[in-house]
Amino acid sequence: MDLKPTKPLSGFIELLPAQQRCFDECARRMRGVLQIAGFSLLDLPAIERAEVLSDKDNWDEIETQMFLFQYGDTKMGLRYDGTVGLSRFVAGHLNDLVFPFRASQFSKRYRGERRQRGRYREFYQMDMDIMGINTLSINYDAEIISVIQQALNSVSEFIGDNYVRIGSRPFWDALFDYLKLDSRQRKEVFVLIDKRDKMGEEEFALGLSDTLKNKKVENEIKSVFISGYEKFLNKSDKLDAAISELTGFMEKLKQFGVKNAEIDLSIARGLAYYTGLVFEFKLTDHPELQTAAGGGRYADLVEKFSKTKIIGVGAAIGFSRIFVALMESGAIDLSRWERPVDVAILVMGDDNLQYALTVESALRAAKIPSVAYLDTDKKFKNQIEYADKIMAKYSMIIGEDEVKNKVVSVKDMATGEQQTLSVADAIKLVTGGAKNDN
RNA sequence: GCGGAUGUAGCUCAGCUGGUUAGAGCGUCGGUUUGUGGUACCGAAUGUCGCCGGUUCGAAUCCGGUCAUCCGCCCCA
Repeated sequence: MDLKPTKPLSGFIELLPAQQRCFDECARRMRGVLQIAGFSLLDLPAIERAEVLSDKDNWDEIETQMFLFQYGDTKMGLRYDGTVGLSRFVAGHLNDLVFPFRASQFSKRYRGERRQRGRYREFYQMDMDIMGINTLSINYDAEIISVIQQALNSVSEFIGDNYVRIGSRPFWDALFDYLKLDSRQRKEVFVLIDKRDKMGEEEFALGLSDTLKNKKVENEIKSVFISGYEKFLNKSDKLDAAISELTGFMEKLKQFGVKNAEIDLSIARGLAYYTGLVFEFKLTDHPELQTAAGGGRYADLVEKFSKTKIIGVGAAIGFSRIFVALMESGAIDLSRWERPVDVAILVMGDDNLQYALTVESALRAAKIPSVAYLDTDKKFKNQIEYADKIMAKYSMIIGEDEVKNKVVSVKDMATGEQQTLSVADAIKLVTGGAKNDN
């Protein structure tokens, strides 16, 4: 009989136990940051109606980007980000929620795209969004950035330091107005700006001239990246407004305690739904990784679900992406996550099982991760080998003598020292040892 | 969808220009006297050499196709 494959599908992530423990610890810390900051942690459906996920009605086209399927007459798909589902949720629960509404999701996302380095078809992202009705102060944009930085900092021992760069959609809109670009040109130029990092100066210039065919306009756009935004002051009211919003925002970020922030107008965030300021986080120690987190303000996303004007600012941390990349490169030290339990209980024969289980219960009641080796008929050698392999700090040996005297033989697996103790003293030894270890 | 590379034991791979029972290391399991591991030694199991076809007396090895994987592009939160 042919055996079935053991490898997961391409683009799907499987973590080994130690990796998973480390991942879970990171997730716990980041969720903790969000919860303390007053964000409701939501767990929305992974499957949405196709019409919720996409406005495009060209099934073939969107199928290459999403996992789609049909059940009866209902076309549906797996969520590829968290914000679309959240918009639907908020629009559907306007009466139940308090605004500004603060929500966070740490959940799996799905993309149908082809495998590529650092791209997965199933991955975790942590989203955080703040949504307001009719208005939403730009203070919230600053807060979102601050909270992301806190979340990233909470796992800095694994991912290192971070910095953030701020871009502005309104700046480009105003500049395009000023330069009198038509809508096709705006779109194409914007794509070029977004890809500028990847393509390099020459190709960027070429692309601009292809689209614009106007040296003067091309040079104006290029000059943004050379001499910055200042030269566009006093050119139009819209430009002035966009620039002062941006510079004012940098002051706000300081008030919110954000570190390592700077303006970078090449931050465009693709053609996504953003309408205001946008931002991207990168990891200082890992420049090879692409964006660690990104987001911005969106004004129109909820429009398709509700006539109530809802404005949001949100961001996502692509945590699977950075975690897996850092793990594979060896940047994350997993050695301290290899140990599933602190204590292995070795049981010399089924006759001693009852007592062994009471010891196990006592350990667990004392919050000491512990596990009994239940193949009680296995030789001692096999049992202690198991204790060694799971890297238990201590083995507690339970045989006839221990049962008779109501004690346990505790072996320190690192030093090999062994002593006979009451269960209470054994627990004291283990908990004391744990303190020294960390 | 396009281009490049790769597909041999659970894993990482070696098998040169085709030659007869397909290898190593790691891992797994067992053993080196039956309550003491991490080292050492001995031993065992596991492969239709991705799949299909062709060339040949003979193919893991050459050729074609196909599938899969990886890298890049396209696309893109």
